[in-house]
Amino acid sequence: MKLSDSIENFIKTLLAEDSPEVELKRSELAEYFGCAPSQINYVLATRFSPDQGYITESRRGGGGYIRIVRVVQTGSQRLMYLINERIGESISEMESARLIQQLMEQQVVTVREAELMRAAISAQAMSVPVPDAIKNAFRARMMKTMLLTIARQNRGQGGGANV
Amino acid sequence: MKLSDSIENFIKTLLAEDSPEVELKRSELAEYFGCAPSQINYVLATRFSPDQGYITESRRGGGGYIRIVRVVQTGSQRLMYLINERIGESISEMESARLIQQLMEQQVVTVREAELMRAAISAQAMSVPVPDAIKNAFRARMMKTMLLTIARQNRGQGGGANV
DNA sequence: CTGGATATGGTCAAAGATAGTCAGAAGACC
DNA sequence: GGTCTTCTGACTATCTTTGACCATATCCAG
Repeated sequence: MKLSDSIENFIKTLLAEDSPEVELKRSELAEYFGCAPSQINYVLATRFSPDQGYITESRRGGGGYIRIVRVVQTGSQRLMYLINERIGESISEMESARLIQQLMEQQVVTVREAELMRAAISAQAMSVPVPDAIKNAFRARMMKTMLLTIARQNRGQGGGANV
Repeated sequence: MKLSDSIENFIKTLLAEDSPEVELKRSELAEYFGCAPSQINYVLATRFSPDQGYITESRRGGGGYIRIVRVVQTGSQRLMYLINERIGESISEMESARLIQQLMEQQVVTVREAELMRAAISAQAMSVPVPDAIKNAFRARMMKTMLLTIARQNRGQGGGANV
């Protein structure tokens, strides 16, 4: 089997047994698989992206780590639809706002949370001199990451949202 | 491997038990943790700065000491300070995360709101090929816009958080 | 008093420890 | 052979730890 697949499986096994999240050291994992450390980043980018329902965080320096959080269980159609189809690689402010409005109406997010999301992707927040195309790419990624975060929170508390 | 975290926890435990303030000796603490005394300054600078809601005082010479005090501030004061003075034109992910963490600890925002903001300014959300300097400019504007939204919400309803 | 000795804490730059990025090499698959 | 995926290595960015040198109190001998 290919290296990337092995690493992917290894991490997914950890995620299955332990909890919905694992923390590991890039350098150790790379050594374990006898590959370049950057290989790990490749695996994270291609197998554990938001599009696939994962959130990753990391820290450099002494005591650094990589944390991977699984958010969707295979089958959360609605969330994946939003993330992959509705949002995709690029989304405008208007379109984002409509989506956020819907989430609020469906009580997936509170009014305050909706306002916060709107603020984050607003033109005002993004009034930095870069092309609109780039801004829309930013919006898309931000929306996806925020959605996954909400979904992650909902899980576990049974807190009234059906993403 | 994470000496700084240990020292941070140690001090926070003291702060939790005793009072909103502790006094300690830099040299003793350093000896206790078997590290260089200047390590303590690093911890103070990165974990007990005004950003995190602490102020520190100290005195040199015989009978010298370091005192750490947890600051109490209303939510709106804090928000205004962050928006008008602290954030500025550019801010890193880690700095932002610390500010958000503090707002959560002071219950100015809920856990979900904090996670949402963290998600919005995370490296993953901003993994678009533009220079870091631009990303940090984005972060600053996004943070200010989001915090302003929170401030507005608080003013309107006085609800949910510590205004 | 006064000035040096002693006792602390502060600063900063450099070294150490991790992780990230990206261009191009190497493979795999039509 | 062409193209897409995988893999690597050199370079970069970020976080931590230390050590040499600096600053400021307190104490004490004279």
